Amino acid sequence: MKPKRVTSQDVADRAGVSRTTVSLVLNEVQGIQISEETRRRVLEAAQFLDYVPEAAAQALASRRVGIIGLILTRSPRHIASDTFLTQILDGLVEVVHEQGMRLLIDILEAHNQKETYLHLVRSKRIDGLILSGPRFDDAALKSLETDGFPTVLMGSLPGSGFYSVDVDNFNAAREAVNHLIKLGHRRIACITNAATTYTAASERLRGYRRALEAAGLSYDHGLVSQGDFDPESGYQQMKKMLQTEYAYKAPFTAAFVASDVVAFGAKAAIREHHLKIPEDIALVGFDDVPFARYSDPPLTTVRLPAHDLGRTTGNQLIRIVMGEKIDRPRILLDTELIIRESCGAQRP
Amino acid sequence: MKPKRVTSQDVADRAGVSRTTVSLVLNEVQGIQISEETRRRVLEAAQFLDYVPEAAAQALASRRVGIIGLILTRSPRHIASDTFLTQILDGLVEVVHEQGMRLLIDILEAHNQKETYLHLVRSKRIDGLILSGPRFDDAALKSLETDGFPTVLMGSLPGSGFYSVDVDNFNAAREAVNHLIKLGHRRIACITNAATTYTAASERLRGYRRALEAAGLSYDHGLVSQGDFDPESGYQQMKKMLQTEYAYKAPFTAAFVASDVVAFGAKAAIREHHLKIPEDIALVGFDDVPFARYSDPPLTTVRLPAHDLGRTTGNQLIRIVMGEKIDRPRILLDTELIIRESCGAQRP
DNA sequence: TTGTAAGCGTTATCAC
DNA sequence: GTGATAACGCTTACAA
Repeated sequence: MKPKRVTSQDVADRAGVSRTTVSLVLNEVQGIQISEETRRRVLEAAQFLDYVPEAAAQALASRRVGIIGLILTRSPRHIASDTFLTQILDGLVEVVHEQGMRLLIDILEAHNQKETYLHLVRSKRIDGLILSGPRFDDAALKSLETDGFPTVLMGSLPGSGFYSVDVDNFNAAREAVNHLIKLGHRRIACITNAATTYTAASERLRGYRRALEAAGLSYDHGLVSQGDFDPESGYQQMKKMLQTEYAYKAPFTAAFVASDVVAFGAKAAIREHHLKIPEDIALVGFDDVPFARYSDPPLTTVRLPAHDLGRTTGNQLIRIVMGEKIDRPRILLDTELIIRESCGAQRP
Repeated sequence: MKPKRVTSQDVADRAGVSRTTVSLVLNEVQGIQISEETRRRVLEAAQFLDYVPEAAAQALASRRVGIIGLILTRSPRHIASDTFLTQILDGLVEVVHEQGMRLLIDILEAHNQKETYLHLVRSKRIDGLILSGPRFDDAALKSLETDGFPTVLMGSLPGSGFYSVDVDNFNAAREAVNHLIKLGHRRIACITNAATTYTAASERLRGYRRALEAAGLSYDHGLVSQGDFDPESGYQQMKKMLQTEYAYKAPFTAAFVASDVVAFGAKAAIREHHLKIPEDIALVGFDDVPFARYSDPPLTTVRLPAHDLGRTTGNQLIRIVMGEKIDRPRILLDTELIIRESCGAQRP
């Protein structure tokens, strides 16, 4: 009834060789000479029998499972980052496949601490680990570092000694704000994408400040407020700034919102105040989410290299797993300023 | 130097029992009696040594790997569905964790046919499989069916005998259009979310027709056009209908766009024609993407139970893997009509 | 160049 | 109740 599993022994028998030879041929082991004739016979037998090695046995014997793990921190507020998950996964799976490996994905939940990523490591379920998101359990992280387990951070964790790949949030924000300055704006509001405990948020804010500084513009606390991932936060913060700063002090003529999604909410507030974009307020976002270019007016924003982020992170990890020498332990990926119509033209 | 791996033998030694006993205790094997004293000693030893069983060895011996696979079809046009991937994953990982299992994710690329999901199955890397997306290689599918490999489709593949979990697109669309009809609309345009070769698209269109039918309204070909996942397609199709139907025949007073993202483009076209939503044209979308409620005006739409889709699919698969009896082989999940402001009030 | 044999760390089958 | 002992299917020194 149950068709018995085809093993390497079956292939060996059919090819008239030993299992060793089968293994050597199929794994294309280097530095060993096998006659063309033997190789051909093995390959033929394997193909004929439709032989597929069993992963578990392979893993047990070779001490490598051919799987890398991607750990996501789960936070309902992280809606913004959702937008890129598919693209990131896509890039990641691409490089993983290039190496004949697979991707295991896991989501870390707050109430699920016992099932941490450490278990994946200890049970040898994965050869390497990609940690995405800024917050991790310290003890577990430390143990990873001590063990020297192949790990790459997607994002940044200042002060840690981990390999990491991140987007250059600082320069991206600086460039975006610079764009506004070059257009003639002098008072530029800023809404962050999230609390500045998130490194991405603090880096973007730093870029905003640096751009102002470089242009000799003063930094005004009243012009800066904190978004929180979703449109609602953008709406509230912009409304507040319009009611206070805009109405009673010198009005700002531009705003840098460090997240398209948050910017979408800010826009609603601007609309509500009967102000026009870009005539009254120029707006620049961050992320370049899919609908950014279809909003009214099309949103000038910073494009994130999501796909590349996946590829680069995966590549880096695989090289570490392979024991290769890593030249750049921390990589920052470039972004691109996408100029559309929400900033209008040069101001008088 | 290298701290030797802790094996079950170490635990057995420390507890003064055999490996067999360790295995029995740790796996909580039923139908066997083990003295409380022994159990306690084993547990204590395991905890003391920080013992974690090696997955590969476990898999090899027990014939179960504790991993289920999720296969995504990759299509750049599938931007719309991206929106839900995180939520789906979230639900899926939740149930998978509840069973102490893990999730392996893979993306099927057109040019990567040799690395199909069949390999995952043949190499016994996964215990069960979730196939998401409508298009799969026939031969491979057939072989899955013949082998009786635990498989659940996320979505529908009419005519196949697979277990499946899907959203009730037909009734959702029907309800949405019904809402417009109850508001007094008689001429209602429709833009599909994609080509009707996609089952979701054809089901939604079917719902639209049925609602019309039930209300005694005639189906007008000129009022129906085909979207293609992105805002641009919505923009083009709506523009076309406004130029032809709207201008030269009886204008339609409402539109059902079977995708929020496509609806976003349609809105731009309506705006361009100096028409107002909802005064001139009432609009209802589909999906309830995050920004739907922050658009201007907030979009009435159909909410998809993404998280639940993940949970239900995962649950179904795990039950199959466990060998349980499945009561409902094909599950349709309910949706919810979210009424906001893009449809206005009852018409005269 | 190819074969022999010893693991890899569990689980499962029987005796005791 | 508990413990030897044999799979599980593959890789890899080492031997021939």
